Amino acid sequence: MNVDPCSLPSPLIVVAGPTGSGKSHLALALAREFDGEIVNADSVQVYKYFDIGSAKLSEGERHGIPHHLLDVASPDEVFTAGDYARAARQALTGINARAHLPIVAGGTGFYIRALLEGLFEGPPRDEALRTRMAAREQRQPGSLHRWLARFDPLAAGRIHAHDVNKTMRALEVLLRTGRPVSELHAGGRDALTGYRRLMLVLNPPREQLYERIEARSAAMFDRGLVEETQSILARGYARTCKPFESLGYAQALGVIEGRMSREQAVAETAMLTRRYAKRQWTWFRKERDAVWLDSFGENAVHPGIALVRHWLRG
RNA sequence: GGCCAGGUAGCUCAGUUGGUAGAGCGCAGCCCUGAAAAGGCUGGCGUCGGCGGUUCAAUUCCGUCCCUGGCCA
Repeated sequence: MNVDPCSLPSPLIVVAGPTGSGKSHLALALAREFDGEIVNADSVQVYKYFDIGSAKLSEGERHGIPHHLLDVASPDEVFTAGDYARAARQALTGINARAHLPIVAGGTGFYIRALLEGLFEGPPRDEALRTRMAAREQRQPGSLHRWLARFDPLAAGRIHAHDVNKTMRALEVLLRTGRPVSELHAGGRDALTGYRRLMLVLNPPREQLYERIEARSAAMFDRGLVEETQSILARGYARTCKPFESLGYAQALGVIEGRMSREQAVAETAMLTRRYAKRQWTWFRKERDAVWLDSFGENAVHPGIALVRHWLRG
């Protein structure tokens, strides 16, 4: 039996974990050790100009390691998980061609899943359609979910009536394809093939992570988060642009618009970041074959390298 | 020292004409198939400040003590 060497799965490393756990640090150390390239998996770092609040590594901090999927979206576009999966897979192909080790690093679990497990074959977002649906929901709260229940009771049963975002997506699929999402979901996902992967999840002690989040929130404002937000607005991007909804930026807008003091903004950012970290934990806990490292990325470098070395051989 | 107002969930406060109590926020857990740092769901026995008393029964009434704030000395 001959095995075509070209069809052997290529190694792929994933570094995940809650915000502030030191994913970038670990990923960078692994990249330097194993001749790797980093593929960002953070839903805010994909946006241009959103640097301070997303804790994006500066050019210098990247130490010459190639980083993919940073600054690939304009603030006024809605970058989706589907966009991410496509772009990231393309990056993976390039890295492979260079015979480097791809290291996917970031805290957006949904992006990582879209990349590795894939999404169902469905239509992309339809902004115009969504605007119309939102107007309808506004006029008659609950009407979208009732509508969905009529044409796709299965999906309606899985989506809570209050969850307008997911209800809208289900309807969008229904209207664009004429088929219920529940049916399309049954068709499976377009999982990534040709790779074997090792997923590392950083899991520092909660108390310590919370302390770090506290400090980081204050540090972001000290390092000019409000000014950065101001400068993005000055470029002509509306305050309604999607990335302005993210942690820190929403609060910076609050300061700019006089709705809250800087102290309130820092406190609120820290609180919401804490809750975000909890949701990330919840998400990653479900990644069944992930290897958990119970420390910050900075302290996980040696065990991480040892682990990856061992895994690459096996 | 005297008078007044308070001391109820981690915080801010409701409430019980006496039958051991709740709301917001926080906090915790969870869900997720193109907005995902989004969106959504679930969870509250806490010496009702301490100690006595009245009562079948007190967090609720009475006494006393402690603490906080204000006013007067």
